[in-house]
Amino acid sequence: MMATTRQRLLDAAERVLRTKGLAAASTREIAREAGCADGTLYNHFRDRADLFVAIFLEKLLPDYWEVLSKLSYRIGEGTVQAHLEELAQIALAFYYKAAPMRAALFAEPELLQRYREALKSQAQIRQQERPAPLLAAYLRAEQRLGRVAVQANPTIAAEALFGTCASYALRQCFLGESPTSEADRQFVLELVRSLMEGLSPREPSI
Amino acid sequence: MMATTRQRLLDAAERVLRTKGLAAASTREIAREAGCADGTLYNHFRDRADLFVAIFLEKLLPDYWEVLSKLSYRIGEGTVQAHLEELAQIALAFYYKAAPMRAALFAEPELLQRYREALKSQAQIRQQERPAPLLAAYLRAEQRLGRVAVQANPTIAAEALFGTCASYALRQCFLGESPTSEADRQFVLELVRSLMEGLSPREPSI
Amino acid sequence: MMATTRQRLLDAAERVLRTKGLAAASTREIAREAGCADGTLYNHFRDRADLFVAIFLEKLLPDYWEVLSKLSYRIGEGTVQAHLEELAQIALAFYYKAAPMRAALFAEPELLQRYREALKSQAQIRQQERPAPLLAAYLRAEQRLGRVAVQANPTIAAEALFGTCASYALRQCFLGESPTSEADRQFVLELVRSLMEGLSPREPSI
Amino acid sequence: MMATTRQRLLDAAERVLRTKGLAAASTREIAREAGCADGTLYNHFRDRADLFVAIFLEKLLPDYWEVLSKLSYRIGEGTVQAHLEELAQIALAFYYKAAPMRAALFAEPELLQRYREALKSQAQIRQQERPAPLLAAYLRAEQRLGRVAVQANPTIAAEALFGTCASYALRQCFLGESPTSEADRQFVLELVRSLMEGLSPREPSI
DNA sequence: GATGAATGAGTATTCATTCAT
DNA sequence: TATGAATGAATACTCATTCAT
Repeated sequence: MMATTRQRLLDAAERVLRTKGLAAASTREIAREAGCADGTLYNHFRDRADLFVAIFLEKLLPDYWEVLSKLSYRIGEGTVQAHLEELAQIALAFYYKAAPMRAALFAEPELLQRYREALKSQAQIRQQERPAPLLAAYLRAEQRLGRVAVQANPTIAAEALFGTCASYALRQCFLGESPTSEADRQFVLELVRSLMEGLSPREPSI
Repeated sequence: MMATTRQRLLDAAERVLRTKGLAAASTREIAREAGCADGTLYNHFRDRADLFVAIFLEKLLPDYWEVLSKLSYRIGEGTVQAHLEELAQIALAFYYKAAPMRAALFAEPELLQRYREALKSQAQIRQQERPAPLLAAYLRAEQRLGRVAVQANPTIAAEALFGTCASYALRQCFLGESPTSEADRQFVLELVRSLMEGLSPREPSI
Repeated sequence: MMATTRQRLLDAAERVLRTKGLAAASTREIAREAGCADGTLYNHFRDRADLFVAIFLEKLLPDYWEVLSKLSYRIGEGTVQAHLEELAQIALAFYYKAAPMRAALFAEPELLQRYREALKSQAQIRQQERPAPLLAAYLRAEQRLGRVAVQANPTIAAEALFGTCASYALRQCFLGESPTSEADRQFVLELVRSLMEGLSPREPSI
Repeated sequence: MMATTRQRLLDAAERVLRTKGLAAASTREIAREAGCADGTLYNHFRDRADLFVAIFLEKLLPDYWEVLSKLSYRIGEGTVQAHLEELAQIALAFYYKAAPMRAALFAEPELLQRYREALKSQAQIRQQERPAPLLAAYLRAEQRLGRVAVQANPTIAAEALFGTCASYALRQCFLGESPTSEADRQFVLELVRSLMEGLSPREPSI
């Protein structure tokens, strides 16, 4: 079952990107990793930037998007906390993979711009929402059902959930730590619990 | 008042890094921006990586560190919420400046490694703590004073505060948005409020 | 009849090497001399060292090796002296061309190492012998036929023949003298005669 | 007993030259090895070439010259063979040290030229003879005393003695072999014996 | 579609040398 | 004398991309 050349290039590029970094992910290096000639890349992608954008749009994001889009089916079911835990778990795994690569894009503003534009047009085509707004919408729905505190700010809560996971994953990558399922799982559980609970001391209820 | 050549190089490098990105921050470009010859850079820095590490260690982090280190003097004073708001404000401003540059380091693993090592040795020399542990320590102290809920998790709360700010700033930069004091200020206030409050609905206290 | 790019590079490199010296034989200079772009060199050679090694292995040594390898066919034919004269002549011509280039390699130990290794692997592949051992083997064969004195040391004689020619050529190059066929021819004849005769005074045979 | 700065530079330069090669013997590297500032070199030598020429003229050659100049005192004393053996021994030791450095000069024609000119003017100033002519003169004197065969060619014999030693030493250096006193001593003895004896079979003296 | 040679601008870094201190 | 910052040209090599096959 021979993979298509285009797919081999995408896979090779992601591998190089992950292991050697964006700066070392030259078209030649990628071609070598994919086992094809230098020029072949240009039969499948407009240029180097196009290839990297495709990695995100075709390899990294789809799975993540799919999970996120199912959130709306859960409204009113199970417990909010359980849903957040599951979601945070998935988000963390995604960020471990994707965050360092996305961060690297900041090294090449032109690439970043191309990625931004690609995301924007994808959003239009597939009516794709970014993760935080999707989660915020879910939380608002639960809020209407009385399963989330009325004084809570769903937008910020969603931002905090994803933001904390993303930063945590990026820092772990920076420190060279690989994901350790147990510690990471604990982190996620504690994070969700904290978001549910808050810091303010409760007045004793009589 | 002529700045020292070394300082001119540091300033120029930061400017190039911020405006054109790491990949375009070549030694030549930096030298040109600093108004000195190509080779001069190497009279003041061991190599390109050394220069970038110096930008973080000498230009970006010191101010931030100083603010953070003063946290311990605030224990028991004012309100916890007010301190968190002030801190988040400062952190956000810092991340707007520093996060895109730090993110870009992921494009060059060797550079990232050098930065990691430099941070580590600085930590030993100056007994520098990373931001989150510092904040967590403060929260634990307040917890002991009963000004933070006993069931709260200071470590996670600190992680969430900084993580959310960092991710928010990085996304704003990604979207090409420049810091808008009012919207950002609102974000920070809401974030702190959310962290204080939590999502769980409160039982009516009769 | 267009020469291949690789060959043009080899020729150009040898020309530059001979006329301007190893230190001035930069990749750029060679590319310019070959009439191709800077980068083209790297489509045909792994690096600069690889190119120089190729000059010796593909341009300079093969002809010389071929002559040397035919020595064994001469055993017992003609006179030993005539064979040595012919060989010394050829060796001298070779050294005029190759000795200054080989000497220059001592300026760059890494290059020297690469050349040494290349020679070694060639020796295995082509069962190539170095000149002196080849000549020594021939002399030993002639010795067995009684055409070389039994008390002679073929190894040393071979060493002396080539060594003297090599040193002579190198000194001539050092002095800026170009090969002058007549003087050099005389030198070779006298050298061979001397090696045949020896310095010790002969007892009068009566 | 502090060495003069000039001497420290000479020593450092020779060390660098021997261990890292001419190409790596930059003025900066030498200054670092000598433990002085970059610019100091230019207080003692006109330029880089001047320093290298001085190494030969002041450090390497004087001892060797002194030995050679004493040859004339030996005329008629001891045996010719013993004198040649001693001389070859000394020459070989000298070439082990000096030959790779001299060879390297061929990499930089300008340097070679400067060395050539320096040698020439030294020859005038100190009436210095090159080794081979000195030895040839000695041999001619012995020839007149009947201690060297009349049909011998002193010029060529001298050339062969030094040339063979020089080539042998250079090849050993090329192969990365360090001087092994015993093998080298054997080589020298055999070389002298061979030069005395010759290759031609002797007619049985009845 | 696939190839891989050719391009020439671009990279980080080193160089010998100067000169004000 | 000694210093070491400044110079700017030079170094080997890599780059994304093109295009004839």
